[in-house]
Amino acid sequence: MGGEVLEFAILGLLQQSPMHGYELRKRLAEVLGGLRSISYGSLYPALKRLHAAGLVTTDEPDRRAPLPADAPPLTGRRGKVVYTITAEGKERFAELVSQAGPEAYDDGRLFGVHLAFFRHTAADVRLRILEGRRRTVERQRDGLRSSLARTRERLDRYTLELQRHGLDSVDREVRWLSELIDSERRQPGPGPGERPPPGGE
Amino acid sequence: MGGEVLEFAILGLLQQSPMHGYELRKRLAEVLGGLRSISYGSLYPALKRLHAAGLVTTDEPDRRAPLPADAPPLTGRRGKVVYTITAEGKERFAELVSQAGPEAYDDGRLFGVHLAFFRHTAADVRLRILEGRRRTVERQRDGLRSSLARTRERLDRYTLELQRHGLDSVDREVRWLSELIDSERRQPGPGPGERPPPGGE
DNA sequence: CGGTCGATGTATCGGGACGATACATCGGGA
DNA sequence: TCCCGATGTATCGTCCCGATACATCGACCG
Repeated sequence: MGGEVLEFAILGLLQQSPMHGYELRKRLAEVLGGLRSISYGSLYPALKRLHAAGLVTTDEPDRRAPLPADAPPLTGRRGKVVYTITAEGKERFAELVSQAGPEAYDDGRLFGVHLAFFRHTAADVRLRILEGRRRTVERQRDGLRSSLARTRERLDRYTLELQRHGLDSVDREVRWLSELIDSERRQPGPGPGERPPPGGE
Repeated sequence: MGGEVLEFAILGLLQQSPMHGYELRKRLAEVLGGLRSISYGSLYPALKRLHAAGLVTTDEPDRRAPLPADAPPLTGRRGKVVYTITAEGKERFAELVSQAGPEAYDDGRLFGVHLAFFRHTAADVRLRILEGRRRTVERQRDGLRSSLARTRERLDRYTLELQRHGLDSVDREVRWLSELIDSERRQPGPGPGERPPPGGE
């Protein structure tokens, strides 16, 4: 069940408007946090899975023409394919967006997608996800801290620096989450269905 | 050519002393930065590749010999496989450790392994890797920054926060690298061959 | 003495991700 | 006109990971 991250993100983007793969990929890069852009080798298979599962449809009905063995150069038209979310897709997305347990925040990438689509998430679920994520990351930080304490004598300065930097990053993440939580408590964002994106498309 | 990270790290650890897989995995987790522990589903295939390439050997030559019941089954030894680096393995490791170009620092994971084995790296190569890494990360930061500036109006507060946090992390990494560089320039660590690990086993 | 529990330990499998690569169209500037 | 860079779809080989299975061992407990 590993590969839900990409599917989730795709459904979220298609929720906003139909798109073709190329644009999907660019938007994905924004949504997934700026670094880590998704490769086409992941994207197209994911779209294929979603299509097979009936969660998205494409225009372009019959591209798989039965080409003969000694076919002509096949310089046939390879057109744009626009993907649109289906009713089942929206259903599935609503289901994913309403998850508030560990499956929503234990995996950092999955948490990132949840965060990216918080606009579609109920305010109380948002808070539970943020707090759950903070607990998870705090546990990571503690593990890292004690591991660093244990190995402090055994490792050379460079490895130690690497660990220290990692610990610092995790620590910063906890603080970042705390700020998000505070801000969310002070003034919850608009709930699902109350407001589309600020500027519009 | 993707999977050199793991091979590199394994060779580096086996350089210090022979080990079996289980311990290799624990050490790998330290070396790879604390988070991101390597799974056995990656480790054993990697060891198999290294073995096939002649870079490591195993004791335990014929484990698949049908033990007769009368043979006293050397208690405690049954099943463990100790991996030892070969001469070719050491050669390959020396080759990897002396790389100072983009292949050493463009990929963050590969850079991490280089850093973890800086003990075996010449002082000038160390500096070049650190500076190269800093340039790479600075470029990432700038890309992220301008992307954030471009999308500031279009995205909702949560996605923006995610991007801001990511940018902050990258920015911190640049500063961390700068500190490493300064420290390295002030007082270079011992060069290769000058010093084994500080505490020993 | 037996039981079982957690640490140690080796190994594989299915499925997903990724980098590389190929193929294809199109607007615009030299 | 011609090529170049952006847009665009798609696959292949290789690797990685989570899950799983299996096995041995020392220790603690009844």
